Formats: sequence, structure tokens, C-alpha cells
Amino acid sequence: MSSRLSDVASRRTILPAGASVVDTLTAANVLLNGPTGVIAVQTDDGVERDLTWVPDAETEVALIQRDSPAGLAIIRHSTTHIMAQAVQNLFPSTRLAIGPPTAEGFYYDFLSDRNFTPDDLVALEEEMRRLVADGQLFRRRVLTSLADAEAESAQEPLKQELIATHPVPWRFEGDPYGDDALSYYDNLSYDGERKWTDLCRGPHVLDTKYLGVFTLTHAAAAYWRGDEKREQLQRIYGTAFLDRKALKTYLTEREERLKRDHRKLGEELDLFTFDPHIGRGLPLWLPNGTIIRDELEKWARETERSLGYKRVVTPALAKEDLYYLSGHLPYYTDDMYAPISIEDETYYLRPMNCPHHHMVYRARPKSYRDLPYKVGEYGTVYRFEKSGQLQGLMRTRGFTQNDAHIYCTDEQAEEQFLEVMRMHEMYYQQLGITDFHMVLAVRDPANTDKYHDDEEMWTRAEAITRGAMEKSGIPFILDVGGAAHYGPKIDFIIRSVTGREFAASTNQVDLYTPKQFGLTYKASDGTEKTPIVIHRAPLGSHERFVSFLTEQYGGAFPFWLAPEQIVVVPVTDTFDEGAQAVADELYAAGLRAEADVSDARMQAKIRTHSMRKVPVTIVVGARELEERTASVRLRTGGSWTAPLDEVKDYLLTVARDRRLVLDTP
RNA sequence: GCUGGCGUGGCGCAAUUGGCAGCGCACCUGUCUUGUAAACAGGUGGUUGGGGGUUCGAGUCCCCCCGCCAGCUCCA
Repeated sequence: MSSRLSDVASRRTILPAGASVVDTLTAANVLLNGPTGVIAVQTDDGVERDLTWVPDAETEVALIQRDSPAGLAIIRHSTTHIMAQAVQNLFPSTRLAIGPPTAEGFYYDFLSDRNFTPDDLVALEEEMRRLVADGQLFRRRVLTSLADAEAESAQEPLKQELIATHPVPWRFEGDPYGDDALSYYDNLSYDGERKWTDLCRGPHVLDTKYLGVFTLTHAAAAYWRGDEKREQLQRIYGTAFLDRKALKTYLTEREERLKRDHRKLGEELDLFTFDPHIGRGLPLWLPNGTIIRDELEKWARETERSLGYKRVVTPALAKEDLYYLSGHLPYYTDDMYAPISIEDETYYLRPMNCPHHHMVYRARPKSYRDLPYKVGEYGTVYRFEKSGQLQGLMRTRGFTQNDAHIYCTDEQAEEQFLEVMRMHEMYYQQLGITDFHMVLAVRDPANTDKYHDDEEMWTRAEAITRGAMEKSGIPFILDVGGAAHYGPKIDFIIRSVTGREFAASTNQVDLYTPKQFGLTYKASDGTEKTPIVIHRAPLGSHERFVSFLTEQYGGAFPFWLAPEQIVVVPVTDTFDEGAQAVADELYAAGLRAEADVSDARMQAKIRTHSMRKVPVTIVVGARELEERTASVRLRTGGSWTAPLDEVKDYLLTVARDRRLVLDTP
């Protein structure tokens, strides 16, 4: 979408002092209408201002066009004001919360005794159209005192709270713009009557005639300030675009995107299923899905073996003492399944594998010569997720992680962490994953009860992580407050087709738990030292990673991952036996091949298997059987005929090399 | 968890104000023997997610439960 929008900064102009922006632009014959029309300006301090703004000194500004991302956001912001006005017109007892534009549209939150129904949305949309048809002006008004604002918002308790709890002192005088200006936006009829008003930073369009097309999409609940202990609000979502065509394009693109939803494809391709008798969030991997899992796991084992990892197997539950030692009790209790009591002892299902691996480390004495000591396990963990948070395979209550722990000396830590980052690069590159970003999650020093309290350890762990990240040159975003209770995290964040973000991989530098567990090694000088632990899971969990790959490939997996690689189709049922023999031979060579000897025409079979995203179809008739050749047809369109042995070797090579693309040889 | 919306053979859907549970695909059987994205005919399959209620009569209305979807992360 953004590629079609023009660059905000590309048009600049110098505004004289003492004249409104709109007057200056009109005098210069600058268009306000149409896609490239100017909707607002941005000063060099990054603050956006209305066209009614009157600079008190000559100022150079960037012009914000309607078709820029910033311009569209302003249109959506103004549209949500109209929506809120419509809501208060139709349901006068409704109180206002906040109403920002979003990446895909806008919403407004309301404190309301009414839960808005789909019918309400229809009525509201009608009311909005009426308001726009009548025509209104958006006008900014800066208040002169806090008392004025309190009076102005006397009927709006949530607005009063926003005013009272504003993090920086309000500015009142002159014509200030930005987060610290206490301003209201009035919706005025063309004869100047104030129809509605809202506490707002702005900017807004001059006039409803500069709005685009809009639609209200759905209503849902949201908590005031995102806090589930606070008031539950009614949120109405909508979206707006410049014109009908852009809206339609958005809706079709969205529909196309949702066709790739792993839940839909998982059903169609028989990858996994859920059964209420098993429990919510507890997936059943079907044979096809299990193939993908096993292939990924095999790859990870080979990779880890080449880097000196050893494999271990540990149980899925343990006594509570272990989790007190690890700090999961109490720091992680909310995410754990309830305890299990047996023979007067209390057990918990494990929410993480690390405590078990620490016990593996501790089971035998270690010397510096054993380090780095790397233990890996595809370990299954169980976490309690609130029912409303579950989402297909992306978010489950039981999942299996590509987990490993690296125990190393202080000196080795940065290098080991870098090796882990390089491992990610290798995996992602080979799988063709480019759409992701990284987050360095550190602790929020103001909220200490979520984290262990050794100040010095936090400083060191954050220094190691940050140092390795900077050395790797991979760009990252900082998330204050997102750290694990035992250390800072580096997460690889991916996006599902529904637009939600998930951590595909998570890695931590941990100085805390080795000390808790009393892990030591004999250093070269003969002293006992505490190792550093690196937690790493480059392929995350099978559940999340396979769902991400399913969406990424739209179900058309690379040959090596495809659950069904080859279907052999006889030209007529005369050749059923021959087709079966070909399939058997390919299967025996290690390929996932089967013959389709069902009662259907060849063309129908080809269509069926193409739709099931099977990468290779081999057609067998008299010629092929006589000459021992294979007529190969790729799902992507290519085709060729070659001796069967050659085709077999070629496909085995493609699978063995884990090639992303299968092409004609 | 909370708010809203959903739940009809394996899958996708239909069923007027409450009035005979239907269609397509898949599946099974048969006919046809066909060269790279849908041959034709016939057939099996449902306590309409589960339970309770209202009614002469419930897929449809009411209540409870189970499950699925969206949102609760975009901070005037």
C-alpha cells in the first residue's frame, strides 16, 4: 500500500508569518482537493499542523498530501471524530474515551451502557453520512486554563482523567501544537454553530468535504487504558480511504491474505486439528503436519550437531521445588497450569525447559574444558493462556520448542550469542523469510516485581546482549519492560496474515538462574566459577513456526517440506499397476510419492493434486513404462520428460539440499 | 477472562412469518479407457455443537454449557 503513496517530505514550502497556511497555499494555487491535495503541514520539529495555522515567523514546512500515509491518517482521525459525534447524537448518554487512527483504519472507544450491535453500526454509518452531507468545519481551539478544560469536559469523566494525568505540563497560551498543547477541536456547521467538540491534539481536515470514503467494520470491547482492571469500553472500528476504489482494493487484498490463514490451510491440507475432547489450545498433529515438523526437527538436529550441541531428553513435569529455584514460582505462576498433587507432593507441568537442562548440567561436575556446554532438546512445554488469547497453532497451551541452552564462560558469552544470531540468519535465509524484525527486550527498572532484583546482573546481561546485537549489525527495536524474569530477550518478530505479531524465536542471556541453581565449573586457575547461560530457540516452537511457514508459503511448501511431494498419475486405469510401481520405487528411494489409482480422469487428478499444492505430478502411460521415463509436471507450471532414474536423483538432490525453489533441471 | 458475532453430513453453503432438513464438492458403486487443472449416471451419509424450556409443531424463539471467530497491542 505504502509504495503507491507519495513521500511526505518531497514537497516543501516556505510559509510567511502572519497568514494562515490555507491562505498562503490558495494564493499560490496549491490544490487542497484530490489525491495530491494538501491536508496539513509538518514543521521540522516533526509536529503536524492544521491548514488554519498562522505561523508567527517565516517557517519552512513539508506539505502533507491526502494520499500520503500521514494524510490518510489525518483523514481517518477526522472520520473517527465524525463517528463519535454520530454516536453521541444517536446515543446521548455515551461518554468518550479515545479515538486514534490505526494502520488499517480507525476506532473510537466509548463508555456506554449499550453494547453496540451490527444494526447500530448501520444506523451510525447513516448518521455519519448525514453529518458529512450537511457539511462541517473542523476548528482548533486552545484553552486558556486547566479550569476551562475541566469545565469543557465536565460531562466526560475519561477526558477529565486524561487531562488530569497528562505526563507533561499543559501549554495554554498562544497557538501551541503538539502533545503538550491543551486543545479542543470543534465541529462547526457552515453558519458557525458548534455541533460537537472533543479534546484532541489534531491535526484535522479543514472541512468534511475533504474526507474520503468510510465504513464501520465491527464493534468489540476494550479496556480503558488497556488495563483489564479498569472500565470496559465499547470500541467501534472502521476504516477510511481516499476513494471507493482504494477501499475496494483494500478489502480484496485482505480477503486474499486471509485465504493464507494457517487455520484454513491446516484444515484443507490435513496438517493439524483440534478436538474439544482433548482441550482448547491443544493441537493434534495429523500425519501431514507431522511430516513438516519432523523435517524441521531433522534439519535443526543436523545444524546443532555441526555446532557441537549434545542432545538430552527431560520430563514434561517436575516438583514445585524446581520452579522455586528457577524463579518460575512466583514470577511465572500466572502462565502455568495449576499444580498436580500426588503422594503428598506437588508437581507442575513445565512452562519452560530450562530448569530441566540446568539439572542436566548440574548432574556431573564441569571444568572450563567442557565449556561451552550446549544441550538441546525438542522439549514440550505447557502454558496456561487465557481462552480468548488462543489462536490456531500460533498460540496454544502446549507446544514443542527448538530449545537449547549454552553454558559458557563470561569471555565466551558474546561470541556464543553471535553464533546463535548467525544460526538464525542461516535458517531464515534458507527458508526465504524476509518479513520480520527484531526486538531487544530489556527490563523496566520502574517495575521491579516482574524481574529478579540483582541490579548488577541486569546491567551486565544487557551489556552482553546489546554488544552482541550491535556487533551483528542486525537492526533491532528496543522494548522496555519486555524482558524475561531472568534476563533480557532478543526476539524475532513475525506477522500472521491476521496482522498480529508473534515472537517466532526467543533468546536470552541469563546470569541469574545459574547462580540460583548453583551451577559451577572449575576454571583454569582452579577456582569455582559460575557459567553464563544462553537460552536460544531459533525455530521457536513447531506450532508457531509451522503455522508461520504455512502462511508464508500459502500452503505451497518447498519440496523438502511438502507433506505430499509426488503423485504418480496413470493416463488410464490400464496403467494403474505401472504407476504404482513407479511410486513405490520413488518411495523406496526416500521420496514421499504415491500413485493415484482412484476412479477419475487424469485431468481431474492433476487438478486435485495441484489444488492440494503437491509440488510434483508424474504422468505414466505406455511410452513412459516402455522407455522407463517419467513425464514430470511441476505445480508451478514447468514440465519435462527424462529417464526415471534421472528424475529420481534430481528430486532427491532438491530435497537433500533443502532448496527453496523447485524448477525444471 | 471480558464484549460482540457465529456453530446445519468430512468441506463449502441453502432452508419465507416457527410448518416435509436440501444443494455442490468429497466418499461409495457402475459405465467410459481418455496424454497434463473438473467425463457421465446412480448411491451412502444429519438426534441441525450438547442439554433444558416455550409451542400442536423448533435448524429457526428463550435459558445454560461446549467450541470457533474478532477485539482488548496502535494512547487525545
